Amino acid sequence: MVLRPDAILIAGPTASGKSKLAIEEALRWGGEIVNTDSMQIYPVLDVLTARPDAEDLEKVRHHLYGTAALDEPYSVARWMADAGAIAEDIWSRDRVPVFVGGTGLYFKGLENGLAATPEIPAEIRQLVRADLIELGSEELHRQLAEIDPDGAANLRPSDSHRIARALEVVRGTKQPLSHYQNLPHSTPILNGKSCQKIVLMPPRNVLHERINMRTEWMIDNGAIAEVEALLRLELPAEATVLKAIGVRQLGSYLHGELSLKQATEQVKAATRQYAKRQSTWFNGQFDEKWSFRDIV
RNA sequence: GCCCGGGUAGCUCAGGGGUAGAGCAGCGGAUUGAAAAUCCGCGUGUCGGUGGUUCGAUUCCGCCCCCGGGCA
Repeated sequence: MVLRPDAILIAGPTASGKSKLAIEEALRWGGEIVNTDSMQIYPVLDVLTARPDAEDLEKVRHHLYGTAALDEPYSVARWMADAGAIAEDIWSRDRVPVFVGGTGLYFKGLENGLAATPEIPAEIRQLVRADLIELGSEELHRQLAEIDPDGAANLRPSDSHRIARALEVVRGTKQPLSHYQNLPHSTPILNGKSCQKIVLMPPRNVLHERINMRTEWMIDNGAIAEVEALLRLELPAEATVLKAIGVRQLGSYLHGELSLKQATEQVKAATRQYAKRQSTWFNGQFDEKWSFRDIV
């Protein structure tokens, strides 16, 4: 007799078959699916981000798919707030949240909580990012070294995103980022809960084949129109949704800079590279409580 | 059949008498509020085949095979 877990976590690289397993587990335990993916949180790119289709949505209740605003900065912190509230609601109805997705950082927040860093004023964030574009990461690294030498020493001058983050924290709070990271974390959503944790890790060659086929399928089933619609919105350049794999490549196709064949191959390659980074995260960051499955 | 051009890494190609290199792909790694982001590391090779010249041939020469293009 297997006891019902309080929560189920399903991770894995893109195209590893997570969604299918999630629906099976949700149906088995009376569960509801909670998106744990940083791109499926946005609307518009339903096909390109491999969101669950209408058939899936009918079988099981899904949360946090396509719910974020396209032009508002989303983040791990916001996801944790959203996912935490949804999990509480699911538990209050005596059901089981099934967290499914490919964003390692979100799983990390889910399991371990997050450093209690104060909210950084939007103006400071914007300024730092504008500086990054104008001055480059090496100059920001120099600026960081003056006010947060330890933080700068731990970052390469080329690591633009982390430098920007470290700078905005020390400018916005007068404390280095490490100060907050050394403080106790927020209470994890899953604190004290029994969890079943599964990582799907198909062999790399199988995964690549699935990625290639799925990319073709996406392009034959509306991905181009989605990108066209997204670009027509003329979002600010820093909007995160524009970073979704396929937007840049299919945008180049739409602008006549790439043939469809070239764009398709580039989307496939970018997706394979992403799957590799995800695999590295799961292999390196997940502990022994996760059950790795190499067969789907 | 003849005449050119070409056969070098998975792909596109550079090189050149002392066993080879670039981009892309690929492989490995990091990851604390943009994370599908950002960053770091690694050439993985019968240089088409076979004879010859040479101390030494992927490089020069002969023959053969294959792929383009041209002339018939």
